[in-house]
Parts: sequence; C-alpha cells; structure tokens
Amino acid sequence: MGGTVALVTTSRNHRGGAAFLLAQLGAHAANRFAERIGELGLSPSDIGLLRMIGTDPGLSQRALADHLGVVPSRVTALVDQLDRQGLVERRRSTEDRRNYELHLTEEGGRVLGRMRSLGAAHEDDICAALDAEQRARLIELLGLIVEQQGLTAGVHPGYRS
Amino acid sequence: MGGTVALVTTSRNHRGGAAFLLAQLGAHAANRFAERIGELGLSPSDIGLLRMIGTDPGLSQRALADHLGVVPSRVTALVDQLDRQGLVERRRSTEDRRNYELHLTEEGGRVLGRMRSLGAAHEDDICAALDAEQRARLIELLGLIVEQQGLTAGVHPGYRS
DNA sequence: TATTGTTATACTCTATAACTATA
DNA sequence: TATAGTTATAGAGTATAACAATA
Repeated sequence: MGGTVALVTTSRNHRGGAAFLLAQLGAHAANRFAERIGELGLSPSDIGLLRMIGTDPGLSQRALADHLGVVPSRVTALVDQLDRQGLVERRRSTEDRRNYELHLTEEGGRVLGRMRSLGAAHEDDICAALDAEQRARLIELLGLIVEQQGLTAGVHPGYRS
Repeated sequence: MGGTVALVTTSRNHRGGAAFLLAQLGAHAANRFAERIGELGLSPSDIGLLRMIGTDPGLSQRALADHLGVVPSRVTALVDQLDRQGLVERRRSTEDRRNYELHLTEEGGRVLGRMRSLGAAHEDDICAALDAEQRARLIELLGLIVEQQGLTAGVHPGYRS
C-alpha cells in the first residue's frame, strides 16, 4: 500500500484546468475502486485479466499479454495468482500444446459478477454529485476526448507511462 | 518506466461509465504530462514539491511532507534530487536549527515557469476535442464531483492508494 | 528457427524503523 | 522528552533476458 507524492495545480486557478481535474479524479476513482475490489481479494491488476477471460474464454496468455499491453512474464505471475485463488484455470491446448487456454472457474465467474456489481455501485458513488442529465453530458464529453486522443475504447494503460 | 496491467470495462457499454472514463483519461493525462516534464529532467513526484516551494518559499521539509501526505524520509530523497539538480536550496533555519527552509534557486524558478508553460500546452492537448463552451462545461461538472467527493482542491494523491 | 510460457534477476518506488542533532 | 531530518532496510511491482518445451 504505497502513497505517492501529490501534485499541485498552478497558482492561477484554485482547482486547475480540465487536465489536472481529470488526473485528480481519475486517481481518486481508481483508488476507490481498488479499495472495493480489495474486499474481494483482488488487486487492480487482476481486473483486466478476469474481465478479458470472462469475455473471451479460452484465449492464451500470449493473447492476453498483447491485448493488455503487458509483458508475458507478468501474465504468468498474475495467472499464477488467480489460479491459486481458484478463479482461473489453465487448460493445455490440444491443438498447439505450447499454449494454454484460460477459463474462469465457477467461482471465478461468481467473483466477476460481484466485481461488476461493485463497478455499478462505484459508478453511482463517483457520480453522486450529478443528476442523470449531467451524468450523460459528462460521459459524452469524456467520450469525445477519448476518441480524439486515440485511446482504445474500454482499456486503460494503468497508472505508469 | 514501468507499464501496468490494463483494466477493461464491463461488456455492457463499449466504453464504460463515467468512473471508468475518468480513470482511463486521468491515467492518460498524467502519463502525457509525465512525458512532457520528463524532457525538463523532472519526474511526476517533483512537480508537487517544486510548485509548493515556489508558492510558499521557506517552508520546511516536514511541512511539505504534511501538505503532500508523504512520509518525511521520502521528502529527504526528493529534495536531495532537486538539490543535486540545482533547482532547490536548503537553508538551515536560524530560529530553529533543526529544520531547513526550502527555496527555489534562480534556475528552479525558471524550470517552474517552463513547467507551467508545459501545463498550459498539455491542457490544450487534452482538450483538443472540445470547444471553449464544452471545456467550461466539463470543468464545471468535474468540479462538482471533486467537491462532493471531498477532494482537496488542487492536490491529488498520486496513483497509488 | 520461431513461438509459448517460465524462471531468474535486477531496478524503481515507497514505507518503516532506528538514528542524530537540536530543542 | 519531543521534533526535524537522515540513513538503512525491506517489500511491492514490473521489466529484461535466458531458458525449456513445442511447433
């Protein structure tokens, strides 16, 4: 559980511009969600794996590494962990015995479901200040930026360059 | 320069809700800014220190640690670095010789100025998809969330819990 | 030879605790 | 005894490179 040195805005605005607010709120949202899923015994790194395996069962560790932009050795360690927790299962492929086919266990499926519930609660928590119209407007504006900045829809690079 | 495992949204929305978009864009904005200031020889951790010392010259390392929510030993290391770079100067306090008074050097002031210019360019980059009215609207909505979530104006906790 | 996955290693970041000096 | 700051140490997270099995 590390802390990180805080950043501070310029002196001109008392709250900073949009870029600063995005960084501040993005960190806050990510930290709060990490807390929530921590209660499920999961770390932020596990989220992407679990979701991708749930969405695309049978995919290989290599495919996972490529999709997530992570090095294969890292996937080994993360899958090891989820395997030990009984959430993910490695099945040696019969077609090409070099690679595994990754599947959620029953328990893994349940945990993924709980993770999604937590995600919905999290969304409500973060947006508590906004009414439905404001929420939609915010999502619209953020979507414009995501698109223009060329970010992959639905994937984010984590919190290091 | 690490990477971090990506997260992925739920399958319901192709882009995720506001909380996910905030985390995604926040990480993106922070990473892009880190790249920019990297060209100045600074790391993200240096930003807050430099800004605070520029805003409140003469403050102690202890005060800095408190404001930024960081442990004193960490401030020692960070100030060491900025000191070696010739950006910050430690002056032993004459009133209480246990503590230092931190000041920017001339070069430190220049670097802080350049950092602010980069911040403005960064703001324009991140908001390139939006016109002036949309930008204002976004800042307004984000401000509402910041306030309701009880975040300190102008400070963010970095990217670890 | 090329590819999947693993292991061994090293590096970065950060916190904790013990320590020095000043008060 | 209490406080400012430093040093030494340890742990988490992640990348790189060498390696084994399979193709």
